[in-house]
Amino acid sequence: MKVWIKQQVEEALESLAWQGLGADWVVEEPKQSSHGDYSSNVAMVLAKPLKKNPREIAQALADALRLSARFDKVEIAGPGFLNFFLKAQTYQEALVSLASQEAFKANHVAEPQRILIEFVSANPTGPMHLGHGRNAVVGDTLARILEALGHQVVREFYINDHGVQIETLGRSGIYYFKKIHGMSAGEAPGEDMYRGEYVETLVKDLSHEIKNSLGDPLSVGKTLAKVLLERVKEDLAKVDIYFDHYFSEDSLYESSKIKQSIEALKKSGKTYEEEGALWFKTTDFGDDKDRVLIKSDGSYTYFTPDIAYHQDKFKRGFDLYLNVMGADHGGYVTRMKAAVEALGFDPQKLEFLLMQLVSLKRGEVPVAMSKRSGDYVTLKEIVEEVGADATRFFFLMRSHHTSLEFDLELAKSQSSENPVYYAQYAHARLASLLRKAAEAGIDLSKLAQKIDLSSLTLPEELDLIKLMLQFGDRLNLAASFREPHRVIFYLLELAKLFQNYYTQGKTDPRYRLLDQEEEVLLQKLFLVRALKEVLANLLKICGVSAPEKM
RNA sequence: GCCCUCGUAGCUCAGGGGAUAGAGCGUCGGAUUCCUAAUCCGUGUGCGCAGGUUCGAAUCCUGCCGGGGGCGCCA
Repeated sequence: MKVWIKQQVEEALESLAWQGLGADWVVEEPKQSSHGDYSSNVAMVLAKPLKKNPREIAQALADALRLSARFDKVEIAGPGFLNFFLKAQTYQEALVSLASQEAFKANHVAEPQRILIEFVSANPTGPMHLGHGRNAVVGDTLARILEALGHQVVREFYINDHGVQIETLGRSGIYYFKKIHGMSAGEAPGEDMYRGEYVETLVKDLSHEIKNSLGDPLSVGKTLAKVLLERVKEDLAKVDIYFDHYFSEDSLYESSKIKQSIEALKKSGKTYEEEGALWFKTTDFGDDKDRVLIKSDGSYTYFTPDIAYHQDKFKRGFDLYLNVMGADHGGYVTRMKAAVEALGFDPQKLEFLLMQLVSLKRGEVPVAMSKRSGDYVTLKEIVEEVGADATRFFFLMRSHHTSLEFDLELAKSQSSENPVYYAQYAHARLASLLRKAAEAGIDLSKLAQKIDLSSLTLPEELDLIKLMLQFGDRLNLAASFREPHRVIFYLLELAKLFQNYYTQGKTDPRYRLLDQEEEVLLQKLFLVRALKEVLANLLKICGVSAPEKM
């Protein structure tokens, strides 16, 4: 609709020979209904290049536009806003065409991109905690949004299965093995080991597999890590997250890709040796200080295999690379972009989403968590307590730029205070209406046809249609800002508008959806079905179920 | 000290150049003998501070204040 109005304005500009002024004007939905269904700032923006009073410009445009049969009126207001008031019929027709678009496939972008999104990438040294959960859900939902817009998305998980942390895991395992089997295990594990019950129980489960390699921490570590990774996958599956590709850090060593990328960096002239180490001159790319690639003891820093990994990514030729990671890794952004650029790729294609922290509370009571002591709440526990739907929904309720307080009490509560239930209930109610109608003998297949909707004239009905028409815009916005929470807010707006509309049926017969003459009934049901479709789509994109009944 | 992020109603948060800044919760008051009450309506002296850009700023720029994160030859 916005696009159509913009076209109309452009035609009007042409008819006045004012086209091609290039200025950046928009058509938008005003906050206030008295300012029209849509409005444009075109006259104000063009005032400067045309050297005319904005209200004069607006007047001329309005005169040219009033001819269209779809407008009820076009007004000039304030400093020169052009306010468009559409006829109800315009909305009725828009709803028919929206509903006929097979679940809104027409919103696909004109130029689909191939996008690689890397997220979670949790070390396979322990269970996933809350922070991983947020990362996983936001990353996956962003992927779903991009897919809904027609992009081709690959979800990738980078496994840190090589470094010291695997050896540390092995040492921790060996300690617990000895402890369990009454051997002298040495001192209690300190900060340089993985602790917590999960290690001990894991070792118990795997005693048989590791008992012959107690002298080889790395080997033990790999055995444990393999199982831990499987558990990570299981946890992710519980919130409906699946990766297309797991990329092993270890494979970079085996294929000597790390050496190759170091050679490529050397060639770029951005490296130098100092104090027995090889440095990468990231300060040439805006970093605070240069970074070490090869330590003086000959081993790599964690950064070096990551460079090789990103070189591999870029060689695979995607249009965009998204990396979702914790905000505590923010320092990594500049140096990774530097590496990509030095390797001859476009660093603008590499984007980072930095996730802020998650904390946990139960009503008003904060739940203490200390990662250091291994005493933290896992994603699995959360899902078991509040369910997959609430888990996903709650992780999506806040912009990832801000820290998130996850309220277990609220997530569990089956009331309208809980936004998950609120959104799902709206969908269930719509489903119930269709079910009731079918039970009453209404032939719902008639809704598949294009029908006349001239009875849908209540303001709330037109508002609902107007909001539904924003579907594509809202998704595009969420995608281009990389902000999945926008989908949740849109979903809640729609749910609220519907609940309001529905409840009015209790006092006003015009708002009854089922007690109507057959012809009107079908029109109301057409709206019901279309809205249900929209809500189901949005819930799907969030990875939350859309129940038919609650 | 430097870098990133956030600061909006009592609380939790939307809003990323437009007109009178919104929602949920909380408070207080009300509706519905109903197509599921897992519902709805009413109730609000708020954009951290100071400059700047603009016809127009919560939004963009600069500085300051305050919270969080980061500044290893750790990952």
